[in-house]
Amino acid sequence: MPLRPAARSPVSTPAMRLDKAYDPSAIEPAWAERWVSEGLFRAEAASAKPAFSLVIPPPNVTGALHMGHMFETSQVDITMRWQRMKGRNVLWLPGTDHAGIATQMLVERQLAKEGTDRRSLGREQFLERVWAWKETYGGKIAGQLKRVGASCDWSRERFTMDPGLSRAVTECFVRLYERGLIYRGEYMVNWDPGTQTAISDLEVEYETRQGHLWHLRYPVSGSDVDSVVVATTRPETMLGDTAVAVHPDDPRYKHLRGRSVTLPLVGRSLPVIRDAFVDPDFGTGIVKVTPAHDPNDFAAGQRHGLEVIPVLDDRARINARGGRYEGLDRYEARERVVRDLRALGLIERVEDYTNSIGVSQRSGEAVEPMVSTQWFVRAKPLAVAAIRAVENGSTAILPEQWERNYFEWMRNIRDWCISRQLWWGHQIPAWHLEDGTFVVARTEEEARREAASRGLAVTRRETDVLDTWFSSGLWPFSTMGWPDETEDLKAFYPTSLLNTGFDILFFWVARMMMLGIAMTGEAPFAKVFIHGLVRDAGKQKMSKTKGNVVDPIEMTNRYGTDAVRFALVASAGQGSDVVLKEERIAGYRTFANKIWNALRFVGISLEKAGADVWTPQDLASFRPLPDEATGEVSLADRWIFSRLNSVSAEANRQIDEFRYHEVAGTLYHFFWHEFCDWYIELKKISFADGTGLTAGWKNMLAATERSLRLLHPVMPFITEDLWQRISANTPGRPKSIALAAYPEPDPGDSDPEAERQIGILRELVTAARNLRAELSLPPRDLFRGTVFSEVRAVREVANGQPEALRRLAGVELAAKEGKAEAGGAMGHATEFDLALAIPENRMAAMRAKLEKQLGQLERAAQGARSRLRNEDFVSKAPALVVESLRGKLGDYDSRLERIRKTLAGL
RNA sequence: GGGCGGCUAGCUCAGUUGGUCAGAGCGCCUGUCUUACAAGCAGGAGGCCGCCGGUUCGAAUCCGGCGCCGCCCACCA
Repeated sequence: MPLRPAARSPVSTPAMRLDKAYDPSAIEPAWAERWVSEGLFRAEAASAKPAFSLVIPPPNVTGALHMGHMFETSQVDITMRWQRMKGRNVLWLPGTDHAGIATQMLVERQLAKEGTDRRSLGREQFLERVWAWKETYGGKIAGQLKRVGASCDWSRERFTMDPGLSRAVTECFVRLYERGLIYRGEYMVNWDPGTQTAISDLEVEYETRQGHLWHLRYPVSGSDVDSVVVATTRPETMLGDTAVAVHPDDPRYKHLRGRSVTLPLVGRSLPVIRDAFVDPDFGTGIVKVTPAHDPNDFAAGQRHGLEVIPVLDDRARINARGGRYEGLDRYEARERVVRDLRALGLIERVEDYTNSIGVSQRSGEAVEPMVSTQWFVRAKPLAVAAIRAVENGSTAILPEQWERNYFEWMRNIRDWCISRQLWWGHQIPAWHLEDGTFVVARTEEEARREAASRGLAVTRRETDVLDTWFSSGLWPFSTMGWPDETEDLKAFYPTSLLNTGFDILFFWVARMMMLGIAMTGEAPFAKVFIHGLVRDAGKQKMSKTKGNVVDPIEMTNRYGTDAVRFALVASAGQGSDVVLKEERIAGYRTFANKIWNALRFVGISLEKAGADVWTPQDLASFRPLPDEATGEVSLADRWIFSRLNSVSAEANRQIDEFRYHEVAGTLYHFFWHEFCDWYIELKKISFADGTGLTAGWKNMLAATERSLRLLHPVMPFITEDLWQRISANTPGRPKSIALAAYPEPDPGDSDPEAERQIGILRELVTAARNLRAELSLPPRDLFRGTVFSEVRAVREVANGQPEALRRLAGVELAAKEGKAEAGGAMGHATEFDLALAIPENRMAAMRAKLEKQLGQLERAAQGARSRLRNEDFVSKAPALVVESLRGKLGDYDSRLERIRKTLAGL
C-alpha cells in the first residue's frame, strides 16, 4: 500500500486518495482551529533559540478584517513561519486597540437608538456599557485572524486597556511628566465640534472647498471717512476680533500707526498692530486678528499681548460673548453677520475663493481652532533620540525612501496634544487641588499624599483621557509586561521587525520610536518594513463609503486563504500598492489546485507501484537514492534536487529581504513549470517503463516533501494538509509542517551536469513541439527525425532519452554528428538542427516558418555585427561581453546558413 | 509652497549594483478532454520600457529638463 491515512489530519479522505479538485473550505477551517488549539505558535520566554519577535499593529477593537490587514498579515505570516521553520523562537504578539473615539462613538450610537445618551448614563455606567460591548463583539477580528492562519501566539493576546497595559500608560505618563516632557496649558488646539474633544494635528485632514473671501470694512476710530478693508474667509469670527494687523513695512498703512479701528456690530475698539506675519500681497494687506479662533492670530496675539475672546462654544455655536448672535451655529452666524454688515454697507466685496479646511478624521466636521486647556507632550526632545536611532542604524526603515519622510516629520515635529474630552480611554493620572494646581501621580493615594505634603486637598481627578495613540505608542513593550522587567521583555524586546502601512508611520511608528526610546532606552524595532495600500481593480483606495471594499473572509471562503494571500503578496512589489483583482485570486486557487493534483499524482503512482511503506528517518537531509539496477541516481532526480538547491537559496534570500512578491514568483514558477511540467512528466515515463521504481518513488516523495516545506510560509494550509498525508509514516516528524525545517540550500545537491542535460532535453522537446504546432502535424502521430549537432552532449541526450522524446514530443530521433543536411521539415536551435520526416503537403507551412525565422535572425545578426564593428565597444567593453557577443554572432550566422540551406532544399 | 512615488505587452505589474532585461500573471489566438490537474496540456501573437536632452563603447536602468497620474507635509487670512 502507499501511504497511510494521515491519522492527525482533520480531513477524512484517506492519505493520498485525493479528490480530483482541491476544495480549500474542506480543510482550512479545521487546520486553523487546530493550529490555535495545539498552541503551535506559542513563543518560549526562556529559550536557547535566538528570538524573532514582532508585535501586530493592533487593529481597532471595533474593526473587522479588511484587505489591508489581510495583506499585512500575509507578509508577516510568511516571515514568521519562515523564521520559525529556521529554528527561531518566534513571537508574533496579537491584540487590539481600544480606539477611543471610534469605540465611544459606536456605543453612543447604540445608546441613541435606545433613546438615551452617555450623559444621562453617567461616566461609570457608560464605561460599563463599552466594556460589555467589547466583551461581546470585540473578538471578531482575532477570530478572523485565526481563520486565515495568522501564526500568532494567542496566549499572549493583549488589549490596550488591559490592566497591565493601563499600568504601563500611567507609568509612562508619570515618568514623562517628571522629566518635564508633559505639560498642561491653555493653547490653540484643533477642536472637533462633532465629537466635542480636542484632537491632534495628525487627526485633522485637509479638504479643499469652494468658499468665499469677504472684504469687510472696519471704520478707523476717530474719523468719519477713514476706514480699512480686511479680507476673511470666516466673517463670523469677527465677533472675536481684538486687533487688525498690517505688515510693518507696508507703506500704504503708515498712517495707521498708533490708530485703532472700530469693530462693526460689536463696537469694540481694535488696535492696529504691525507684524511680519501679514502678507502685504494678500487681499488688502490688512488682516483681522482673532486670537481665539485662528492659530496665526493666536500667535500674533501672544506677541502683542492681545485679549483672547472666544466666541464659539464646544459645538461651534456662538456663545454669550457673541451678543445677539448667541446660540447660532457658526454657519448660520456667518450668514447673519454678512447680512448685517451688508445692511450697514460694510461689505466691500465678495470673491469666490478656494481654500483648504481642516476636517476631523473621526467626525468629518470642520475642525475649529480653539484655545483650550489641554495636556501636551513636548515632542522635540523625544524626536531627537528617535531620529538618532534611525541615523545610527539601530532601526532600519525599509524601503529606504520612507526614511526621508520619517526624518522630515520628526525634524519638524510639534508638541502633541494628548488629552481628549472623552470617557473611553486611559484617564489622565492627574488630580486637581483646591488651589487650582494639580499633581500627577501613579495612584490616588500617592496624589493625596503629595497634596497633603503641600498642605492641600485633592478636589477631583482629571476627567480627560489620553489620545489612543499614546497607549499604542507603548505597545511593543507594554504588551510584554513593562515596566516590570519580565522574561518576555528580556527575550523579545526590542522587537525584530515591524510591518505596517505608511498611513500610520507618523501616528504610530513615530510615537513608538519616541516613547519606546524614552521609556526603555532602546528603539523598539530593529527593522521597520513599510508596505503599500490595497486598492480595488480600478486602483481606487478601498473604503466603506465608496462601497468598494472586498471582504477577505468572503474571498477566503470562495477561493481559499492560500489563494488570497498568494494573490496579495504576489501582486505587490516591495513597498508598492496592491491592485487586487478577483481573477488574480482565482488564478492562485488554480495554483493550489495544481499543487493538490501534483500530490494526487504522487499518491496514485505510489499506489500503482505497489510500493511498500517507506519511513524515511530524516526527510530534511534526504539525498536522492541510486537506482537499484544501475547504481546511479536517475537524471530527473538529480535534476530536481539540484533545482531544489537553487530554489531554496533564492527563497531564503527573498524572504529575508522582504521580497515577498519575488518569493511568490520563484516558488510558483518552480513548482508549476519545473516540478510539474518536467519533473512529474519525466517521472511518469520512468514509472511507466518500470525501472528504478523504489528509489524513484522515494526520491519523488522526498522532492515533493521538500517542495511543500518551501511553499509552506506562503501557502500554509494546503501544504500542511498535504504534508501531513505524505509524512504520516515518518517517525519522529514534527507535528506540523510549520515546525519542520525550512529547506536550506545544500551545495551537495547542486548538479550542473544534470541541469545541462535536462536543459538540452527541454530544448529538443520544445523544438519538436514547435515544429509540430507550426506545421499543424496531427497531434497523435509519431514522427521520426534526426538531430544534427556538433555538440556531444546534445547527441547523447537525443540518443539517451528516447522515451522522454517520444512521450513528451511525439518524436523518435536519431542523433548525427555534424551539420544538417538540406531539405525537409527542419527546426534550428543554437546547438542543433532537428529534421522531422513529415508529409509533403506541409512544406508550404515550413517555408513560411523558416522565412519568418530568417528575418528575425538577420536582424539580430545585423545588430551584433554593427556593435562589433564599433572599435570603442571592442576596446572598452569587458572582454567577456565582447566575446559572448562574438559567439552569439557566430551562432546567428551558422543558423542563418543552415536555414537558407533548408529553404533551398524545400 | 516643499517633498515622495508612478509612467515597461490589451490589463495589473516584476525588472536588486548600467552589457542574455525586454519579462511574469491574466487576457487574446491556434491546437488538444494524453487517467494528477480542461481551474488542465502544447504552441503562438503582442512593447522605439511617458517625452526631450546628456553621461557612456553601451541606458528601461545613471544625470538634467518636460509632460501627465497619485500621495504626503505646510498656520496662504
